[in-house]
Amino acid sequence: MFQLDLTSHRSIYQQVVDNFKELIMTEALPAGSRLPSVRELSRLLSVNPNTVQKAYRELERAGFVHTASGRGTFVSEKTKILPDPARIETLRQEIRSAYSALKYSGLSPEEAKAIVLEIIEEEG
Amino acid sequence: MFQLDLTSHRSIYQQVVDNFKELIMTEALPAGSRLPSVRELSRLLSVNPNTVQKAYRELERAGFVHTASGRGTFVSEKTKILPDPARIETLRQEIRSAYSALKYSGLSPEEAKAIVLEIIEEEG
Amino acid sequence: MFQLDLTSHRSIYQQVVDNFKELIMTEALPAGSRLPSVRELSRLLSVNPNTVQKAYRELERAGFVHTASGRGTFVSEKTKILPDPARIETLRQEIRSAYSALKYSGLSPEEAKAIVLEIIEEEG
Amino acid sequence: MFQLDLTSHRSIYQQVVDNFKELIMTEALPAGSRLPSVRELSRLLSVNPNTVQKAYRELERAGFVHTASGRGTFVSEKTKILPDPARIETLRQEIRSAYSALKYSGLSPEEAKAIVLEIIEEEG
DNA sequence: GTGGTCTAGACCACT
DNA sequence: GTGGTCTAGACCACA
Repeated sequence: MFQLDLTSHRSIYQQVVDNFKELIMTEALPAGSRLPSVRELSRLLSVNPNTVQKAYRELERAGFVHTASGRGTFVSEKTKILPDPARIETLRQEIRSAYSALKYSGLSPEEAKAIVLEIIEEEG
Repeated sequence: MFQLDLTSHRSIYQQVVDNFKELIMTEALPAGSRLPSVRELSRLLSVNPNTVQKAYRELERAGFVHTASGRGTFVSEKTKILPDPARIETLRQEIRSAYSALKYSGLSPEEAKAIVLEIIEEEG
Repeated sequence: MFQLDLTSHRSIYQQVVDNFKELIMTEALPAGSRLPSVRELSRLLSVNPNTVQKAYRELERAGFVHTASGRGTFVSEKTKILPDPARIETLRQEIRSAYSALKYSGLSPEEAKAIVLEIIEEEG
Repeated sequence: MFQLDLTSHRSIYQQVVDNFKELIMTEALPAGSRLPSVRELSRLLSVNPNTVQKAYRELERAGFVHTASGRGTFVSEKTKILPDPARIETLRQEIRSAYSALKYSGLSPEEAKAIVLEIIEEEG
């Protein structure tokens, strides 16, 4: 499915969340398709089922999937997501803050800009 | 001196570090000038002295300042400042993550891009 | 602080969430005030710290509180909450569905209405 | 017959139960009429036969239908239908919880009330 | 001290 | 089988 980087400082459940977001946004996992069960994925990744469940719960909160006890976890239709101004403002500030920190981490302003533009390119 | 955002999930010591980096890079604090003492700053910001201490250690480690026992902490010459790859990678991932979230907050990819580009414009 | 109903079918963490929502909405816990620490509350209620933390996480997600590692969990300003149309539509359908079920659970339509109106009265 | 919402967190068997209760109370299914067989309905709804079976058992327990082995499941006379206090309490709490959430979605109390009253109007 | 993450393993309702 | 909840207890970074 995907690989975890156990040496990373990013938490395991966050890596699982991000990997699935990527798979869903690229439609490698199309709407309606079923994610591996909590137990199945926990075996595949050799992590605790609770960790996988935490990731799935976060994905549901973010509107990427919906879960049904006894049936499984499924990719949601994209159409359900509507803009939430408060959430967007929070994200805007996070980016602004990180970008500001980047510019003053020993990089030239041009290098800082380049990093952000690169992210935009990659992510599309 | 500067403001902390106590509601942010960025740690306080990291905010202190980033603020000083910015002040030093912009030469608002020129080379050779003295930083507030740990006690003084901890009072000003209403945070634990340990937190300020940790920030100063990090600034010294990164080459922004040097401390002289009993006299204080001083801004180093610019030449010593080198980028910290780990810190930059962390910031890159924060931006990537927030940008990704932005695209899945109901915004079109174009709107998401526009928000980021706007930030770059404002911040310079 | 408040009592749990261990005989209830509502999960413990959900009860904790609802109790705090009530305390915050009535301003018994004003904006900026600190919630008990995870460990403290878990001792008070005789439940596992993880259960309390799950509740606190949910409260943060809903915008009622903000947490800061090493400092605590604090009641957020109300002003941060903006309407999210998708969320509201979901809730509207939940109520519609439950109300419909109520009307066909052996109650007269008048009794069903009375129950809902009573909830509105209680909750204000 | 009726539609299921597979993305809902309400369990499937409960949705089947509620739909039949509605059909029976409104006499869309008059007393004496025959419900689809378990197999037939499970095919129609694309759900597990066990799930339909459980719903039918619940309907019988609540007095809405009676089963005659080998012949099928039939709608009972209305007089047998009694309210189920536990089910009603569950629904009451669902409504209370959703209503409470509504008030903390950025709506004014008046707007929240208006939404609920509108549902009551529509549903009668 | 604080919250955050994780493991190990249990029990439950639902499919 | 599925997801959901909970306990017990560990380790971490941060204040």
